Amino acid sequence: MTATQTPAPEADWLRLDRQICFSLHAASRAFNSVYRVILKDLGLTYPQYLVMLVLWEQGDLPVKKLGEHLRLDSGTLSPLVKRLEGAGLVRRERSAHDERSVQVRLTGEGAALRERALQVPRRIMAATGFELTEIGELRERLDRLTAALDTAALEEAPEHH
Amino acid sequence: MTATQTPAPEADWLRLDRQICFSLHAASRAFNSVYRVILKDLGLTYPQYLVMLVLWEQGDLPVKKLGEHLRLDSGTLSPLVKRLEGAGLVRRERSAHDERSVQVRLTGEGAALRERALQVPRRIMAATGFELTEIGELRERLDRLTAALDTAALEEAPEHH
DNA sequence: CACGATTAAGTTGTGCACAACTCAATGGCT
DNA sequence: AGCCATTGAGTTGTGCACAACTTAATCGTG
Repeated sequence: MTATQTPAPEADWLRLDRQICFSLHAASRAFNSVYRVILKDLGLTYPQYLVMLVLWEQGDLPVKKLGEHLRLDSGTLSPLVKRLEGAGLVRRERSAHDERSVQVRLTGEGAALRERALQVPRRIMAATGFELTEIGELRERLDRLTAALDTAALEEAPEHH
Repeated sequence: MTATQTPAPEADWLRLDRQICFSLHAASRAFNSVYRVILKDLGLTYPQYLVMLVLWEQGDLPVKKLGEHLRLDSGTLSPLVKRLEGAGLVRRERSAHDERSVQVRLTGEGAALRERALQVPRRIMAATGFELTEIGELRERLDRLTAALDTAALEEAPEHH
């Protein structure tokens, strides 16, 4: 192309980029898809399951805290939590001492669902066919990637604080 | 952790599941977010960029083939390609010898955009801070994961053709 | 106390993913 | 040829992600 000799160095990078983009994108969707099937029994979507996992682990939380745990903003969480409320799994109550804040509380039904959810991880593990250690390594890499991307995102968008 | 006595084995699995789910989910979104910023210059979304990468690499393709490369169905691709057409990057033409099929063709503008896209991968690499080899390893694991999940998905949904 | 800035939640609008569906073109089979 | 199953694209409806915005409560500082 434009280069002197070099066959097409930048073009190779594009090709590589396609492969990386695609791998992560596809893995995310494949994971999502397996969860979708398994979670259908519980009547939950994958993001709803994530919210429930946090609530089961941390107890009742305001929407803000939920968002911090999941890195999601109110634009995503508000309608999602509303659907969970519609399903009878949580209630939403404005906090007494701060009327801006809304507490998300597990209902009895929501808490009980945890028992049925206990079987989910085993089924997912079986679906991946991965060993525990391998999953751990993958997770470590992904977390490092996310951390790196997060700092990079801040630098790209020059709105410093 | 869950040694000989195993205090609450299933609950630990739930906790682990939350970590894995979350890692992949978060990594995918973080990646998406960095691409969003970088691709804004090109006027492309992340999935639109994936489509363009395939077209630049493979040349004009029918929607069906595009979908096979990207594992996306017409429900996702039809409106996406229509938006690319609206942006003047591709044209859609019904195939002459099979009126069902629609060829997606790069316009001059669409082909030209590739030149500007050549800088994207370098910026992404810089954002991740990963070495090439490390990215390769990550990609290998993700692809294996996706493959395992895909077969598992078929077994879960017992619709054997 | 007052007033401007900040904060939490929610709303609106756009785009993606996917299931379930429609519709027209094609191909196979008798 | 005639009929029907299959195929490719598109549509509809639901839910998620996120940017940009609104609204109301709270906080900080003079």
